[in-house]
Amino acid sequence: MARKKIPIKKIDNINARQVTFSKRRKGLFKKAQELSTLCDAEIALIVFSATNKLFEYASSSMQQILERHSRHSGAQGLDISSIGQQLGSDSFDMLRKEIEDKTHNLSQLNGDELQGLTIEELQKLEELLQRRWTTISKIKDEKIIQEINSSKTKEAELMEENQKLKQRLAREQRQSHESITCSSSDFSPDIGSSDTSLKLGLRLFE
Amino acid sequence: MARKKIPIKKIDNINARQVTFSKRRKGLFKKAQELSTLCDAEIALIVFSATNKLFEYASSSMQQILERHSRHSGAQGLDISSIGQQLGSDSFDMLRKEIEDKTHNLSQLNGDELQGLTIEELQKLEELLQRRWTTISKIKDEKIIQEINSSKTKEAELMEENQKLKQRLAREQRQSHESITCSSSDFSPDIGSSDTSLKLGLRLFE
DNA sequence: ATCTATTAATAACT
DNA sequence: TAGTTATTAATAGAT
Repeated sequence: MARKKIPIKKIDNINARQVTFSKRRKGLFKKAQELSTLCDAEIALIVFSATNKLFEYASSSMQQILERHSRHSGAQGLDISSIGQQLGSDSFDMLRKEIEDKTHNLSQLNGDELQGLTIEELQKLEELLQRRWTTISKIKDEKIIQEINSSKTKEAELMEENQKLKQRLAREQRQSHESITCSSSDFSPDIGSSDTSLKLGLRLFE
Repeated sequence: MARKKIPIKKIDNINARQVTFSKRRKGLFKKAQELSTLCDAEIALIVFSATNKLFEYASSSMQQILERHSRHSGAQGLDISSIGQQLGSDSFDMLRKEIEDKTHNLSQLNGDELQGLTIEELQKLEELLQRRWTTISKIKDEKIIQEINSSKTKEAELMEENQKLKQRLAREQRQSHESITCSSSDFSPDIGSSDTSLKLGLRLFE
């Protein structure tokens, strides 16, 4: 659209390319804003020059449009749960397991290797990892609480045993004055029981 | 650019608007792709029609361009830590505190009210909240571990007392029966050793 | 940058 | 929705 028709291929002359970039970029942005106004459309336009400079236009807020875009494309993407709900819950469980395995593999990739994934995949991955992390965190908390409870229980048992021992000791001392026989079978089981409860405490850690 | 010049304002006639949208959208996409090819630019174009339909063009991969875009705009945003490092660490602490207060206020906002924030602000906010959450989580864990340790300590004390009581009881019984040898030293060490292993178990939390 | 000959886009119509 | 055309808009190359 000018003195001469130019082929649509990379302009070799660097200067000419720069000039054309400026002119056409301006034209493109104008067209975008006109379309937005005329037709009530929401438009985001992002342009990186060959020299890594960023030019952007957004009819409203770039953030909102990009969010809207991820929502749209996210809906098309791997929406595991909606797929799962269409199948039986058993199928869904299998799917979930499969995804978890894949996530397991992915979690071993480094950042560079993750570059190849689409935004939707990364988002799903992020959500999945967050969910797994939350689950792990909850399980950890539960185990800790169990541990506390078990400690408290042991504590209570020990105190009870302690109490009994004190009572027996008191009785023993009373009886020793009246010269009464030592029955060793009375306290041996006690030792055994406290030993057993002792060993239970550590199962909770993994 | 046609039979008549039209003003750049929303087209009232719905049908005409639809037609214009289709035509101009096609033209815009063509222009975008031409600019990309001619000038070696990376371009993403997202268009939502008034009827919520999504049309998009990306010179390479939409994901990559959007990532590149967030990196670009993210770098410009409110980079608290770099600001803080330019000032003294005291100033940084004050800044941090201020940000935390603002975050506290923001955390009371609902989702709709958050819509007004830019992506950069939301991202910073997300990171900040995540950091706060991590901190809270760690503090919680530490407290829980303290409690467990204190429980274990109490437990150990109780067991020690318990053992002493048993020994005293045994001695008491020996004394009451001067002829019988009740060897308390046979089981006491056992209790002691298991007691030790008990105290070691908790180092595993961090 | 600015100009302008020329091409490209498109508004109205079919 | 798709094609035609009169007209406007964009722009390649020159200044």
